[in-house]
Amino acid sequence: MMIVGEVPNVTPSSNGKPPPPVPTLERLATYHRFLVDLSHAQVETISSAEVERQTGINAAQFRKDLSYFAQFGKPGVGYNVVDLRDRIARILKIDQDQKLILVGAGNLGSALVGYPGLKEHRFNLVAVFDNNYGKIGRPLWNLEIMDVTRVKEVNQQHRARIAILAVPSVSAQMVTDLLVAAGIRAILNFAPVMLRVPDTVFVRNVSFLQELSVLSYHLSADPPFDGLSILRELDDHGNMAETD
Amino acid sequence: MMIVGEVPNVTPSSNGKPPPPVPTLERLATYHRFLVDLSHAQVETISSAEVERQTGINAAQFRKDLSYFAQFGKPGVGYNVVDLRDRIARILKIDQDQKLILVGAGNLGSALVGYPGLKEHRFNLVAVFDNNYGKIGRPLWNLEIMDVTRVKEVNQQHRARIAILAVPSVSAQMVTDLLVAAGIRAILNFAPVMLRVPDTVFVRNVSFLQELSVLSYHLSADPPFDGLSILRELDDHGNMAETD
DNA sequence: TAGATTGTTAATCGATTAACAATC
DNA sequence: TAGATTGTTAATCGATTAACAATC
Repeated sequence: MMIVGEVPNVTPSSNGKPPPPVPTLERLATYHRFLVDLSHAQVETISSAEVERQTGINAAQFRKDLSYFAQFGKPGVGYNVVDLRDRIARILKIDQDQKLILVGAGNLGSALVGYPGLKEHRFNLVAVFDNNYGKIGRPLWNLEIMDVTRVKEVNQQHRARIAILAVPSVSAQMVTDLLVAAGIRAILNFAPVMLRVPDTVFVRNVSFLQELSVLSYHLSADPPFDGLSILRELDDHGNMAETD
Repeated sequence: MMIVGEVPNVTPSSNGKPPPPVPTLERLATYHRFLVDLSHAQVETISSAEVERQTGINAAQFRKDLSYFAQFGKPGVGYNVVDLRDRIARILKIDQDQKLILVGAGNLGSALVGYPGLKEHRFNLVAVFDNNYGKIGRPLWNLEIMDVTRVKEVNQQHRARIAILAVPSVSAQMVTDLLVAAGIRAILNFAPVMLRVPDTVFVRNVSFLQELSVLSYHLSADPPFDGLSILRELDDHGNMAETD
């Protein structure tokens, strides 16, 4: 029991609530997509149990994830699909246009920003940079590729806060420093290196090759039958356990 | 002390060791890349403490990750860089060519498989599929785009076990079923939907838009101070309740 | 040898899931 | 109202980190 006036040992964030875990934020994006689909299907209300049935995400998990932000549902009824969809969009700030810049106009970068889903989700590419003089001045989609050393200057107009970093590993840190100086606060990093950034800058790493390596490992994850596996199905009273 | 014949309550995998957690496998790919760099720099030996200093990954974490597989280091000395690099490559099966197929020859798919890092890491694209008759028969890189309904037939030659899935969400499950029937055992899924697959098939999801949404959330993760947060720490005996 | 560093066990931390009183 | 389902607390699970005996 906490004594009044005692300092709690769990440091609250400044709004008095613990910050949501990152896995919660990832799932929030999943819920949003799911709710968009439901709303298109004219579904009005959904319960956490039904979310579990349709997405595989545990019902308690779903409720707990939402509880980091507010109370969204009605006991005995469930959640209003359109309302929840829109409130999650507001939490993630995907209810408004978000400006993006791209650094690295190679194969990967060009394709990523050519993905039509971006515009559909209100992510708006406002500038593209590279350090290759062969590319600078050329068009990419409807934009002109600019010299990456000008990113600070150019972003003073746009004030984009999110950057997609699709440059080779060797230049990733150098470019990151330019991005930070240019006021970028969130970086989606496709280079397979750990970026050093100030605490105020948030980085998500996406490594294509890492993903493939993890998949590759699993290709022989089922070892040859050793003749003993039946024993593993016994519980600790020696009885047959549920096999699934 | 375990009694002989007693079944342990932690189910071992068939080789008697617990299977490595997925985060361990992800880090293994990171270690491999790091070790490749070290070996190019002619570094012969490295300690877990030095790994921590250079990558930010906790030294105990590094040692524990490796311990799922074997003993790689020498107490008092550290790890041989080249040896460890090669043994991790063998664990991840990235020491050998791995055949890949791609389904979905759109912007994203084409770019992904055009990424030169793939070949460098011995991932070898052997066939490309789409369901769009406008694309079937056309070339993508050095391959001809084939009808996705022929994937089983075609893969009987190649015997690829890994597929990259870059199709729209609506067709993702249908294509997945074809892939499973074609003997695919690992899928890198770029469609933002949960795929239903048998237990024997391993899926990794990469969602570009989810990553951007998580970044978007963090753009105002530091909320204004409301001057009341300390009050919310009072207990539940009629004293200050949570205000929201 | 003395010092350094591993491999592994135990402690900690944090996230997931179950349980249930509150309530629509 | 009775039944359903939430929001939240407590229990469980699993991953990370610290600690240290073993050992090069």
